[in-house]
Amino acid sequence: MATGRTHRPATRSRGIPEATVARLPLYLRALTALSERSVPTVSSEELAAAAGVNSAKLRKDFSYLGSYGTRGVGYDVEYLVYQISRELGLTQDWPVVIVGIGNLGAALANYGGFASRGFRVAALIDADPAMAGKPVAGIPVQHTDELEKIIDENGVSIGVIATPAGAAQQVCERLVAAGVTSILNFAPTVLSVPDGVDVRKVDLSIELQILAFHEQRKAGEEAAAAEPGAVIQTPKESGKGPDGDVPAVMPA
Amino acid sequence: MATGRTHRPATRSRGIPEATVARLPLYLRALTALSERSVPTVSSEELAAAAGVNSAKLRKDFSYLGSYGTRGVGYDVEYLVYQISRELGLTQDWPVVIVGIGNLGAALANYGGFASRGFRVAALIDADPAMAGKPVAGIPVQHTDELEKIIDENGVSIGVIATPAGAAQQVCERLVAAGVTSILNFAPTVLSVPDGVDVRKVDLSIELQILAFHEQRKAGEEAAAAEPGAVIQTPKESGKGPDGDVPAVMPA
DNA sequence: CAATGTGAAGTAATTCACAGCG
DNA sequence: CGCTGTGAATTACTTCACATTG
Repeated sequence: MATGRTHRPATRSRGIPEATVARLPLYLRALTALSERSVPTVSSEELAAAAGVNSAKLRKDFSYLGSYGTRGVGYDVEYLVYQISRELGLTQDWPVVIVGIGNLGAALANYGGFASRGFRVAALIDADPAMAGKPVAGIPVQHTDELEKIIDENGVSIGVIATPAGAAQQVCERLVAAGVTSILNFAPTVLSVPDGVDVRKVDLSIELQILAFHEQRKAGEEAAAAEPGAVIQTPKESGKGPDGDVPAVMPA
Repeated sequence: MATGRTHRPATRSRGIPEATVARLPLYLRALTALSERSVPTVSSEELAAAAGVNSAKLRKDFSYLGSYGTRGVGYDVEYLVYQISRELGLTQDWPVVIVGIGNLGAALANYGGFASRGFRVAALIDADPAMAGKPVAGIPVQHTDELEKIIDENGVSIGVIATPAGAAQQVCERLVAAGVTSILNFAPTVLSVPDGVDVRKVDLSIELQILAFHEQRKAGEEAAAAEPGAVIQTPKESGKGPDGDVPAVMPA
């Protein structure tokens, strides 16, 4: 684990808050839609509504990028699209590799949103020799043996891991050793990476669990509201899980 | 949009911070792994490392759930698994429906992590009549016409939207009208829902854009470090995007 | 005068650091 | 004596509210 400094070591740089960075793609998407409808300008109010945030937050976010609006008028759509794209580094194209071409990997390969915004699938990689050569989304799958060569020859710095959990850390290490410095991880594992490598994770199961938490709470509140002091009844379809495990352990 | 109060209306309830809730599934996963290896207890330090957070944060998180540890010893793995599962509402099973059985929907249907933790795929729904009856992951796809009936009969309160962006809002409205109160949205759109309905979104393209931002920054820093005052060179594979669009617009 | 841009105020999340307990 | 549990300090993020400006 080394001595601290796991995150952004306050690198002087024009520090745009992480929360703001995470919203820029949202604004960009809304702006792109407006642009396609040839809308020339938007107010912070309108754009915020389209992006699903409130307008003060949006204006504050934009203030970190610079003063790109016009008081009394709003923002020029095209201009803002360009500025945000540039800020996000989307004016260049980023070759990415997808490792693990199972159901999910194939879905990702076929996902249109990839190409549309500055990303290009440079290669599909899978450990199964039987997959090698088979085209997925028009791209022939290559064997894991080629991983380092592919990364190097294509100058890939972003990798997507869609392998089973058990293979993820190893794949991650090979990607990093080969020069990848940003990883999008779909495998349900915590990846450990050296400093300087960014990892973002997408985990279906975690999202569902978070929803379940809120769902349960809603059910509890309902019950509580209906009959104060009532036992909390599990919502709809109550039946317990398959392995009806009970605490059993109870520390002194 | 109504008048304010869009989020958690401070419902008295033992308020667990949202950030903590989002980490509970992570702890649970790490604990489950320990449990499978028959590890009886863990310290906050060890568990935190396994979950990829720091130990102070973990202890603070657990403190919202109660005092489940033993000073000088650590946490009882089994007991903690149970407590977190209960807190997340995973001791019951949640029937979910997946709407939109394209590449992604099929990948989700096949995803094992579903069943393992309290979720059960109650139905797969698609608008394409040609899909109807075809089994995906062993479950026959049903037509959208059946949506309301399926939700109702199975007591579904969680829906997963994996349709194209254009269909998402409409599907969402039907789900909500039929009684769904939690939605996991994979379509790249902002869904608008009435109060009391939770939406979480997963957007591949947004994650990649966030990575691109950091990636670009790294490249800039490298260049700056190497030669102070140098023009920032785009990293590897510089070539501009296909449509070499330039600002063009520049507000007075 | 409408709508941006932003200090200041408010709220949430993280981290520190150590008292207290087993 | 080691490790939890937690107040206090810190840092990050959001929201308010309004002076400023095209």
